[in-house]
Amino acid sequence: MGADLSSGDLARATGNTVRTIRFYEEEGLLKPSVVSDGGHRRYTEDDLERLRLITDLRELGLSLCEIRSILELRTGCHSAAEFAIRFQSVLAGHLEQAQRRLERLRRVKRELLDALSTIQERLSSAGVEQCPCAVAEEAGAPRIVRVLARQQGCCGHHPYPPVAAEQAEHVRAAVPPAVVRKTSGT
Amino acid sequence: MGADLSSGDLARATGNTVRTIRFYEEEGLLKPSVVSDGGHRRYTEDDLERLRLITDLRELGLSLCEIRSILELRTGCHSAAEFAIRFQSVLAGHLEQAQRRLERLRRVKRELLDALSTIQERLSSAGVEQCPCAVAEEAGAPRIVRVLARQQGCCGHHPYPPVAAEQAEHVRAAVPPAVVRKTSGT
DNA sequence: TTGCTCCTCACGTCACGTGAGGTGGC
DNA sequence: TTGCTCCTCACGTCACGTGAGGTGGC
Repeated sequence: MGADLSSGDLARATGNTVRTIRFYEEEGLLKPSVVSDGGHRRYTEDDLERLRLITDLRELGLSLCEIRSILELRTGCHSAAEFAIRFQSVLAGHLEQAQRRLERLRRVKRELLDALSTIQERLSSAGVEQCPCAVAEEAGAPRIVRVLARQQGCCGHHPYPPVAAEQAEHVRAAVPPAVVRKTSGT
Repeated sequence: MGADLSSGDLARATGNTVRTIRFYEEEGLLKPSVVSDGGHRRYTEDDLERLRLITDLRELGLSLCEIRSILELRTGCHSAAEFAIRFQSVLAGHLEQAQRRLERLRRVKRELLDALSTIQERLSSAGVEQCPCAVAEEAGAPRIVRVLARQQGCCGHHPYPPVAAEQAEHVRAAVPPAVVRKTSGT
């Protein structure tokens, strides 16, 4: 297999930096197949595939140490069965962790979507001139809206003066179109 | 509102450490509502909700700097409309990023599931005594299996001796039951 | 009063980022 | 030959972890 990929090629193909690739090399995760006399590294397609795997496992939340132990799963295995069993016991744990992360991400994403549509609806209805606190006080306001909108010593104590209807109209016109729709796909 | 929660309470409720909470305080993200003469911090339910939000946004991949700017979205806003517009423009970007992360996580999770079921099927069929390389050579082997199973200078060059059928049977019996099924839900 | 929790430094760590200053290779 | 990429130090950064040694509070 030809080792015709540079570290820059690997970086571009995986969304990493050259520095990251060098760091993975220092950590013993990825070794160039060839190093020229001038010190330039050359990689094969297999090396690229290995880096892609490392990158994906990082995205999954694994530490470089955990990734290293996965990459070294095979060493010391004398049969396909032994390898298969090791593979299973290690990967199953990480899969459960991935599942929890996925659920949490989905929950947060849903909350943000709800918050965006609440806010968007708020903009197209009355009461635009009110203090931001008003948004938090509404029934069913998503958590993030509540946390962000309320502020100590505001509203009731030191209310901001309502803006002119003119200004409110200007501000309403500046709303970007259907942000919520755009990102509502799962 | 009673400030009757300790930093330990917040830590337990959110899965953070006390150190992390103190760090967020240093960074200006979360302030205790009350500090006793002895220096012990007390938090309200609102503080807890704020910390939960911070924790979720961290999970979403935002830096503390980005989270700070979200938490400070309201300051300087003079109306509900102004707040709503700021909220939208900032959150929409992060939502798109969350979407990309979700898609990637789903893809990696799917690959791991495929790999596990491939490996499991492999164990319950023939050829258990083969070299681990054999698993990688099969058509349709998932990428992670290919990357992990192949090894330089093995198989064909320096094949491991096949294990005895007896040992293979022992190893086959040790397979944990239906790992793949357990995690196959979305 | 005992023990658990909390406190304050302060140094360590993980996974890179960011220059400075120099060289390789199509 | 020019310019882009790559190289090697080496210090910086982000988000905490981890003790050491001491005190608060039900």
